[in-house]
Amino acid sequence: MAATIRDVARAAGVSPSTVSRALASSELVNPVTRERVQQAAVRLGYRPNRAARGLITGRTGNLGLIVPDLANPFFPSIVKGIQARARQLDYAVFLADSDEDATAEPGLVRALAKQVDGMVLCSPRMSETDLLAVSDETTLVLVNRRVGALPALTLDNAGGMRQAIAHMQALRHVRVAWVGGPRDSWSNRERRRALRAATATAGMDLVDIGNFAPRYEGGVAAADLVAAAGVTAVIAYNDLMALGVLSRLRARGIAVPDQISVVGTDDIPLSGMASPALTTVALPKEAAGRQSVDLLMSVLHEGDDAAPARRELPTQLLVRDSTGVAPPQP
Amino acid sequence: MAATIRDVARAAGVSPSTVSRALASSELVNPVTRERVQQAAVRLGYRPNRAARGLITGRTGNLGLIVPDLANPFFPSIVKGIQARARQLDYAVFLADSDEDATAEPGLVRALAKQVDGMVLCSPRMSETDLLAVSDETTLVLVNRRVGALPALTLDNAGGMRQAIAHMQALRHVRVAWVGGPRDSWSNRERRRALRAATATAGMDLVDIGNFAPRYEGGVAAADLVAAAGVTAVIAYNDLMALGVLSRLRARGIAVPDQISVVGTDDIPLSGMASPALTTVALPKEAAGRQSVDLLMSVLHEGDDAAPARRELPTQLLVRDSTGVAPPQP
DNA sequence: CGTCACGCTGAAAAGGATTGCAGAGGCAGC
DNA sequence: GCTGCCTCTGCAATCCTTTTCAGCGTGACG
Repeated sequence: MAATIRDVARAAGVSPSTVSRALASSELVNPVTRERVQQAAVRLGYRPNRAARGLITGRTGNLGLIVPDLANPFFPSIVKGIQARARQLDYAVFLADSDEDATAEPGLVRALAKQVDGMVLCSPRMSETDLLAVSDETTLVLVNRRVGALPALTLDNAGGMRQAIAHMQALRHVRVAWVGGPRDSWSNRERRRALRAATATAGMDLVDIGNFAPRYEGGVAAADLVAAAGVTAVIAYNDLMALGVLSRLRARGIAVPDQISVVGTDDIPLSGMASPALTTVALPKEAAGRQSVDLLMSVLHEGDDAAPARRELPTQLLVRDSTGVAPPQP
Repeated sequence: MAATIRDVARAAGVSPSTVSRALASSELVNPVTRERVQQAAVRLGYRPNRAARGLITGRTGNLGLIVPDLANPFFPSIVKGIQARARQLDYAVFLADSDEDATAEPGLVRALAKQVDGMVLCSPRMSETDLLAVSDETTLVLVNRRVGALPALTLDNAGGMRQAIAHMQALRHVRVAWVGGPRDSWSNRERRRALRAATATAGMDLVDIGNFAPRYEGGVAAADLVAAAGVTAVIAYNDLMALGVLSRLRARGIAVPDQISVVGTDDIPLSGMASPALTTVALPKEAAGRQSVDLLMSVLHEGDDAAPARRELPTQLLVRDSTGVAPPQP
């Protein structure tokens, strides 16, 4: 059906090898011939079969991407960034959504491994063991997680939490609740740890409400526990949960931020639209996507003899309307 | 590096052909041999190279997916559905986000065409000409659009609009505004047309506010025009826009639904979280994703001699808190 | 005049898998 | 014992592209 390199060769009156060289624009071919070949190629609408090329070059021109849940607005932003950068570099992107099922992820990696030059794993829930096991099936780059010596692009979770706590302290909050996300999530542990340290330094109390699903419903479920915890402020693992908390507190007639201040993490698009608009630790999501691709490329080109590829992006507290001065304590 | 069919053949003491047959579980191979081959395959962790297979079978086991904007929560839901169904069928999914750039889409299709068995185009903004032009590069299925005789999975836009208007009528609204999305969007035209017909039948006035970006900001921009249009209700092209309208009306102190009722379309996850919770025409997004894959498969298997593959999914008005009885008119 | 270098092109192999065809061996029937 | 059939397996071709290697013709130089 579609034109192959042979068709072009025939049309241009040369051999397939010459076509290949002419289109790779290597200087090994006579300019006149090259011109003729190129014209024949466009005339026939020839596009090289990347699979066949990959077979011999070993490079597919594809990359894989695994996210736990595309319905969480955090991920589409990252995917967009990855997608955009990959397109610039003429890479195509395989996307897989594991639906928050950690046990499915190794299978997804393996299924894609042969068809890609490398993969970006976004906050995989996979165990470290599984992760290291699949890491030699293909080149991996981790986003928002750090395991062993694997290349990783992280976000400054700790810095974000410190900013949030500094903000709380400035607003004279003393007792703060933490609404955790999935227990086995790396960034969840990271944020919790940073929060522990920051509150201790600031002489504040941190009340750990527990772990909840990283979704709106999880926040709703946590809200009543927050209300009962005797805190004047709450920090949630992510914005979806913070919005859930917000909604439930409102439903119960608890004023935000007058009675309780709420802080999220991620800065998903909805956060600014909520009322009150959510104060949140903004993560550079699209940038993270783009840079994870760049990181992957650098690992791919340098080989594995280079230093462990790591990059960390800064985070920034975005103060909006859901935080305010702590109410006077009884 | 990774095991090839030759390695398995050597390990099992047979020829590559036999390995191929044994793993395809064709009945042409001796059960004893098959067992031996299969064991060797798992022992070596053999996974066939799909690219190489595709080269000879002509089927890649991949499918392509193009969406205009992953940041619009409407699309991740569809992608999830497609993704899930594709995985069940052992297909891998290429994802491309055109970033609302219609002129980029033909290029994306062509870039992917050789690597996939077929593609799902989600509400492409591409012109009909371009669409028909690329339609013979690979098998296409359109989602939420209908062009020529191309296979298409649509949602009952008209039915949804009729339900919305019936709802408005029951609430004694007489004058309704329409906040349109992209002018060149098929579903936008479709909804507008249905709305025209339905309001005419119901003896209601329809005020066309104009076309806006299908995003939150678009709704914000439209809201003041809505407020000035002397209507008691407004229907927006999608939920994001409806939420933008909601937010701006609230900011201006216009009560929803007491003074103006607001209806969206899509039923994105946020809609239920807004306050007031948004009344909306719910579209079966994940189902649409799944069924678009099924449709693609049926086209792929039946060849193109069959009847034009079409399917339409029902929509359902979801009444929540943003609609109410029309205020008494002065 | 022979040799060499050089610039360009083509033949052929390689990459991994599938599949039509043929052959090998076993067994039954005559 | 020979023939024929049947079951299973291997050979070889094929898909499309890249890349190595060799060859061809020409001009220069010894």
